[in-house]
Amino acid sequence: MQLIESIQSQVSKAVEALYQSTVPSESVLVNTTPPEFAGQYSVVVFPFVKLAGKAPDAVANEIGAHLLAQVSEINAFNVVKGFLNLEIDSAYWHAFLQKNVGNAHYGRQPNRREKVMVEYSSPNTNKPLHLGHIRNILLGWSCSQILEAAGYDVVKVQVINDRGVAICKSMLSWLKFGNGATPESAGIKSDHFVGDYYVLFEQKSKAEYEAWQQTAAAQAIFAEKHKSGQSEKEFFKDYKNKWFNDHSTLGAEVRDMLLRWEAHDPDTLDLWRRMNGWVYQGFDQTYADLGVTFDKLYFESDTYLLGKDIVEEGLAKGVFYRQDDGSVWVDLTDVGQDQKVVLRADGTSVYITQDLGTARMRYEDFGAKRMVYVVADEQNYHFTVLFEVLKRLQEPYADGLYHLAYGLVELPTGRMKTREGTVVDADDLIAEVKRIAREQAAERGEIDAFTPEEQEQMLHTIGMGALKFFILKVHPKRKMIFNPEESVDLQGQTGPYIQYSYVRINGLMKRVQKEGVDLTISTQYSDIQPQEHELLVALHEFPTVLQNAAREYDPSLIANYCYNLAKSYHRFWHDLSVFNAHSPEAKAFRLQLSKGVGEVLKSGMGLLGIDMPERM
RNA sequence: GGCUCCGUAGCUUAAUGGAUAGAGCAUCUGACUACGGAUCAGAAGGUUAGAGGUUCGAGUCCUCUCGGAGUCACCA
Repeated sequence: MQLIESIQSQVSKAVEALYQSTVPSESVLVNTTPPEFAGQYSVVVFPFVKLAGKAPDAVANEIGAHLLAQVSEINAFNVVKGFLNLEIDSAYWHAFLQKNVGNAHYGRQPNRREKVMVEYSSPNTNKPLHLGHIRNILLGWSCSQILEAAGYDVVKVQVINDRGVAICKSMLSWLKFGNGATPESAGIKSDHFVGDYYVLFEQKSKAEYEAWQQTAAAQAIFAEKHKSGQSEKEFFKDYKNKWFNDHSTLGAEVRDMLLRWEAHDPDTLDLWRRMNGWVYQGFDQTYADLGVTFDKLYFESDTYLLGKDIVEEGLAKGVFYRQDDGSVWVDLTDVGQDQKVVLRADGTSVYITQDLGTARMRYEDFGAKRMVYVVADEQNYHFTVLFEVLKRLQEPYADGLYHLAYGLVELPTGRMKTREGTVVDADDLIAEVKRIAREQAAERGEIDAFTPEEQEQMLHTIGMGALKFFILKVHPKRKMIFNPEESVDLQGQTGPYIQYSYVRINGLMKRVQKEGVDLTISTQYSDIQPQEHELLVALHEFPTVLQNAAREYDPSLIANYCYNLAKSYHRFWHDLSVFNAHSPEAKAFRLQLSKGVGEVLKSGMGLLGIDMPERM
């Protein structure tokens, strides 16, 4: 993108020479020219109009003349309504292709010897992964890839919430109702097996609660405590947690199990390891299907007691204060937040205590001064507080913390709810997109030429391409409406649309190889068509898009870029002949251009975790 | 109620303060005896929730109103 920089710098010099005013070159706005005008890049000259004291068109013409004289790559310019459109010499584009086609690192930044940690996924171990996790996982993976391409050393970590009441519910349920069954004996994927016992627990608990509501004791509580006008049903809905803690037999058993776990009771720990082992086995399968990996796992069972030393430090530094009952607090009212507990009166940790401790531990483990937490936006408040506290504690990494908050995934019918059975299971969804891919490939009759292994591979690539692109094309912050039918569309603005453009290019390249076409004569081709310019400008822009995506932590920028590039390519393909081009030079040029497009598409989609098929 | 985020075509969405708000789906109409039709072209569909303001220029920034979501636990 040195061309853009030299344009900016020359505009700055022109303004200085012509109007005796200083304009920093990086503030000069250079846009791509819309297709209806001649030229590839446009300079916005409105900001200089006042400095010049002339009409916009006059300013544009003066600056244009200066650029034409000073920037050798500029061939011609025109002025439309105060916009200065620049036409770039074909020699520049030939050199650009010559230099970058075939360069696998095109667009990527050199290593900057700086670590970034990206935390994503963070599942609980009591049930299988669902659609919400998929968005989290895809964002986390893609961000990691983007940051790596931007030159960082990325450490991908996962925090596994492997302890607490939830997993105890699954454990207790299995003990009481499982009769020693295993995922193998039941023939169920092992994380689903554990999840089924969690659901069973909730069912049993609900039945117990409903029976209890009929007892004299329950009726007495209702009579005594209900608010005026509150129905029995409403009252008991609100009372559920209290009941579970004070009256439920199952509740008492679960708490008892959690206490035994904390006391390191061997039988309990054995059961816990066994059931978590089943869950991890299932998770591994889902992660493999999604094509993601982690460099380091942190288990909550190892970290849940951390952070108390930091609380002591914070007390000494005056960042925290202790109340009469012994609990420790931080006062954030001066930054518009509340007062928050960081340690209970009995000296035990709360959520944020753990996160303080884990943050420091991870810094000590890897020395990353930047950490990205991929967590749903319902936890915005928690991270605001966490980051503010770490800043006040003057932790060395405090300025590099970023919460990549993404909107919840909702169905057209509303939010997913476990108890209403509307949760979209991750494995089911993956199977479904592959099924649709098979169905559509079969309709075209194109699947028969492949071996079963090739079919499996290809349908996985296409199905996952559709699913991943569908999720990643939306800006992370945006709440996403997930329509299962549209998510498996393979036409239009989709992953397979982009994959198809790659397959077309791949077909060309095979023929190039077979026929031994010489691509080096393309420098004689000077009559570059609009469809070709569109592709050149897009390829030229890739490094900037990548940098922006890394800076914004935003994979959707890459997704939309890839879509636009593929769209331009399909149009190019339709309008112009490649192999039957009117001259050998045009043919060589178009093949080289196609090759470059294919490489950038593969590279860009790779940043989203999407593979490109050779055929489809 | 406080804080945060969001509101763009029937639906899903794009647009570092810059040209006539750009796509896809759905609807309608077309296009291969040429490199793969999972493609391409066209039609129709918009007061960017509303009202003010800043600016040469606002979907974008500021203020207010309306509508929606999240959060405001000694749960994680």
